[in-house]
Amino acid sequence: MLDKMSVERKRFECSALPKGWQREEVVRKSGLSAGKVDVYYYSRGVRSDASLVPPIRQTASIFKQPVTVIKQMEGKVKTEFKHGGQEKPKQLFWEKRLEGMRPCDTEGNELHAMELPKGLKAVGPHVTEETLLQSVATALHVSNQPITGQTGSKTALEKNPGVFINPDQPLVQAVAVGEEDIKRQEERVSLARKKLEEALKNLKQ
Amino acid sequence: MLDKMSVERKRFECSALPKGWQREEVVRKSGLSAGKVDVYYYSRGVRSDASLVPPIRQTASIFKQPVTVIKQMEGKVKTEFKHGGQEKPKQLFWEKRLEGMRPCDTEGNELHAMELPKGLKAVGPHVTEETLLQSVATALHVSNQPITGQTGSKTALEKNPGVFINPDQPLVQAVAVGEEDIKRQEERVSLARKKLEEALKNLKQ
DNA sequence: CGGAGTGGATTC
DNA sequence: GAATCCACTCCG
Repeated sequence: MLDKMSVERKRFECSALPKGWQREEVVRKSGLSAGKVDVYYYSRGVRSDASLVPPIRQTASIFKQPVTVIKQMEGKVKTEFKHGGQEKPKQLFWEKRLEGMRPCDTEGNELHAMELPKGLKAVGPHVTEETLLQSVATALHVSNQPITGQTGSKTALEKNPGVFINPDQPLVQAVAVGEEDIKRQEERVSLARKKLEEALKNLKQ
Repeated sequence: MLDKMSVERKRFECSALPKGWQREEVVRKSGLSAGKVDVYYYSRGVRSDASLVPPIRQTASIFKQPVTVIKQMEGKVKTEFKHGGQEKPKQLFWEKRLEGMRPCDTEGNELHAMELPKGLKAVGPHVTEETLLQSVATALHVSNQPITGQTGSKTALEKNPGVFINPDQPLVQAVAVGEEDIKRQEERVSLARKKLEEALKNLKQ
């Protein structure tokens, strides 16, 4: 019997390609464009683990994610959420697999690292500032639940992180956002809007 | 709390649709395709009870269903299979809801009814030849388990069908397929192939 | 929701 | 017109 695969799909390393890359040629089997060839390029080790998708730039549609507003009693702080909604258990400290990854421009030049507000404290053994940043950024980018940080008691988390770390939340100590913080942020936004308004005026003149 | 659902799921009648149909738009919440919209169409009263899907013509992909080969001891007949794999319990004698349905061509003209081999006997009260045919045809079309027919003892089935009928199997008495039957079928196939071969020859001349 | 596979626009 | 790219559909 003819080996269909060898006729319609070929995948191989190719000297014209950077090392470790493969070229695949797939012949279209049906439709108006039957017989045409699609070419795909692969590099090794591309996982499709959505829990590990780092916050790379994507199309604008990614930003349509809705904001969830959670009302609560004045002065009381809600710290517990169910862990629902995930299919697979997450590995503890999976964020460490992001270590060493850096944003770069299209030329491959490293971009300046971001800095986190001083109030954010890392949780867990050997969790560096870098991991903290990657962990928070990924959570904000990927999660579809409210981001609270680690809400377990500090002593419990230090004593036995393997038990008390919540892998759905970033490796940051829970941050209490008060009325003050909200006001300050609102002021920042309205300041930024005024600046933008002026910039637009100057542009039109 | 903001009603997340009202933001991410909308379901409504739509003037461009035939009457009674609804369009639902669901925004993907996470993953690489977050923000993309899936659109679903619903008409009233369409149950999603897969056990009731009659064998209407569908795309060719339906025929990709695998053949299950069950090895067994020579001369012994395997008659018991687990009822596994179904999500919801099936109604007893649900096949009767297919009564009165007839195949027709695209113009709506009724097609000639099929005839079943004489060896097939109906099981259950008031199960007609018609229901027998629809039951067997639907089972062959839809089931992902081996089709055995009703394997309970004949007296038990007659005395108390409500208890002993297996709703995963068509309303036909278990049929034993022997070596003879297989040989006869193989002969039919090879005869049909020869006829096809000759027809092709005549066509080319 | 991801991935395979195709249609169709774009580019040279 | 071929090569390439991107958007989209369909299905599991």
